[in-house]
Amino acid sequence: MNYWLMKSEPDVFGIDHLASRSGQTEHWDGVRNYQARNMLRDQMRLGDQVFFYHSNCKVPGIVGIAEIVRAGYPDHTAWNPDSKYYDPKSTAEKPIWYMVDVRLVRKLKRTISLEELKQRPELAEMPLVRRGNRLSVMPVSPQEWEAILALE
DNA sequence: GCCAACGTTGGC
DNA sequence: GCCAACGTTGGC
Repeated sequence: MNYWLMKSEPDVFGIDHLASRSGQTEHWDGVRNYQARNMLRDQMRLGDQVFFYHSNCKVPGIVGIAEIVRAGYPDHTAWNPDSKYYDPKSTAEKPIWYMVDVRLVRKLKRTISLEELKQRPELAEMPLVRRGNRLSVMPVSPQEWEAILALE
């Protein structure tokens, strides 16, 4: 099993949106970065665990845990001209972009803030805390996963 | 709202 | 293939 961290803006799609979805499950669409795409498409497996991270908000940080319930498949929002994620270069025959389905496992008891994560020496290698990082999907090592959960 | 950092685009 | 211009991300 792998561990991941996925960023989302709470104003757009936050942990409470996921919680209110049918089956507390939703597709993770709109990833339009090749490095992140490769992870969605090639590496995420059923049952992988995900930290749900809120970005671009008052207190950025990890707010919950989700689980991959469907491995990578083509992101159909790329084919919809009305979608803000529309990409005419992607077709059903040759999809460029991929998504996964995630189900909420639980919300954390509290937000583990980015500020707090930055203070932990054992988390210093995470792309998340490194300057200028913009990856919206990133791997988390088992050690980092445990260290973060211990902060809760 | 600002702006640094980064990825992508496109002219050459 | 280089690289300047541009758009986006996301912390602050």
